[in-house]
This record gives sequence, structure tokens and C-alpha cells, in this order.
Amino acid sequence: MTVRESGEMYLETIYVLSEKSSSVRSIDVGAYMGFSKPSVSRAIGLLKKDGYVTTDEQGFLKLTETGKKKAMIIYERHLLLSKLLTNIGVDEQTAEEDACRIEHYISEKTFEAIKKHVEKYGSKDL
Amino acid sequence: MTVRESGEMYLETIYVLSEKSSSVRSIDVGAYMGFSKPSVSRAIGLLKKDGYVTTDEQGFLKLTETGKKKAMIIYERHLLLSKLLTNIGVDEQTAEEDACRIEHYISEKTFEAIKKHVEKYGSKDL
DNA sequence: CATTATAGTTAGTTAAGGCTAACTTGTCAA
DNA sequence: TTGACAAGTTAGCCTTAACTAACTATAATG
Repeated sequence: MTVRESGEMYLETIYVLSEKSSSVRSIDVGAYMGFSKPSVSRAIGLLKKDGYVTTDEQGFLKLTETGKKKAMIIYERHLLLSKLLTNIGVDEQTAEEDACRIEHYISEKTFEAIKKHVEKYGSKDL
Repeated sequence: MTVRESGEMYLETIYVLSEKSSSVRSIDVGAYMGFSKPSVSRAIGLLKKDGYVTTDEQGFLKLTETGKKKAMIIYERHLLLSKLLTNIGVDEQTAEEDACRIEHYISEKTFEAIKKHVEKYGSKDL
């Protein structure tokens, strides 16, 4: 099963929250994303079924190797996209929001081009 | 009713096909987009209901003023996005495909920034 | 005139991904 | 010990937007 947009967002969120806190629960994910408990429960269930996430007895979420790999890829895309957008003059906030929405639809090729561009121009304002 | 991603794609397609041919039917739209007749029928029905499209007795599609305006906005976004992507080194084909997918999710602000960027750098390769 | 092809519609299905209502389960404080 | 809150699950609903099967209507052809 391939992870769709929604699943990618959940993985990314778990990853980001895990970087900030040692324990991440479904409720935290829901609070962060602004989704209801059942929506999160269902989404996490699917991610567990597909082997991207595990939960311990206390309900703490943990990304599996593949889950973490996937999450990091999305997150890297997110960062690079934000960077590209701020590079061309978009404000932080908007760049953040737009990156979040379009990060799921970029091809590998475009992603590579953005990577090169951002590396080349750093944070120089174009 | 606001037009969603799917509706935007249909409007854009009708617009593009109208530029190339004097008469556009649902079947042409379906062929272009690779969707079945019923899918197109339903989508056009919604666009008609919301006042973006009309059909004459022969079934030829015509964008209303609002429909055309909407379509042109999306199409402009499409062109600019393609341009931005080719500017940073993405090949035409890929730029085209990616633009198509992300054109629906860009904020007005980002769109303006891209516009300025493309105007400033023209087709210079970055 | 009958046949066939083309275009469009209707009805019903499927999948994703939200939602609420209502249940369970565990912890903690009065 | 009981009552309340917090976290998670279950069941079921809604919307978007695709699909197939099967129908209708019209036009073109033998």
C-alpha cells in the first residue's frame, strides 16, 4: 500500500513532534493537525497496518524504519520547498503553508531541481 | 459554491481546448483528461449548475464570463509554474505535469511572488 | 428503412478522508 | 470507592470524485 497525501501528513507530523518531544500520542497528533480523535485513530490504524508506525502499551507512537524514512523524505521536501518559496520572496508563514500542501505532489525530478537550486542560492533573496 | 481541484481542471481543459478548436464537447474533454464519459457528464453538470459553463443544443460547451475568468486564472498559474520549474532546471515535460498537480494549491501570495520572479528572470536558466 | 456508431445520461459502486455520537478503559482526586 | 476526566476506539455518515453497466437519442450508412 502506498501512502497517500493524508498518510504522508500524519507521518510527517509524528516525525516532527518526535523531534520536539520524547513521547508522541495520537491526541498530540490530532491537536497539532487540528483533526478529531477518530480521524487520527483511523489514520494511525492504517499506518500501523501498513507497517509505518507502532504503538506501545501506553499508546505512544513510534515510527518504524520505513515510516521514519518516508517521513524524513516528506519533511526534507517540506523544508526545501519552504526555502525555495522564501527565496523568491514569499513570507515565512505563507511559504510554510503552501509547502505543506504541495509537498505531496512534486515529482522526484522537480524535487532534485529545487534541491540544486536551494543549495546554489542558499538563502539569497532572488 | 467554490470550484474544487477537479472543477478547476475541467474549466482549464475546456479553456485550453477552446483556444485550439472552435467547438468543444464533453467527449473531447474526457478524451483530453483521460476520464470516462459519465465522470465528465457529472462534472460538467456541476459546473453548469454553478454557472461556469453552458451547453447549446448540439452539446457544445461554452464557458460563461465567470467560468472563463476562473479558467484563465488557473491557466495563468499553470504557465507561470511551468516557467518557474523550467527556470530552475526541470525538463518541460515534468514541469508541465507537476504544474498541473500543484497549480490548485498555491496561495495568491506565492503566486504573486512566482509572477515577479518569472518576470524578473524571464527564461534565464538559474 | 434498418443498422450501427457516437454522444450523453442515469444509476449504482468504490475509495479517501474528514466528521459526530457514543462507547471503553484507565487514572486520579474527593 | 466512586465519579470524572482523558485517550482511544467503534460505528456510521458525508463529500469529492473517480468508475462500470446500461440506457437514450441522434446521425450516418448500407
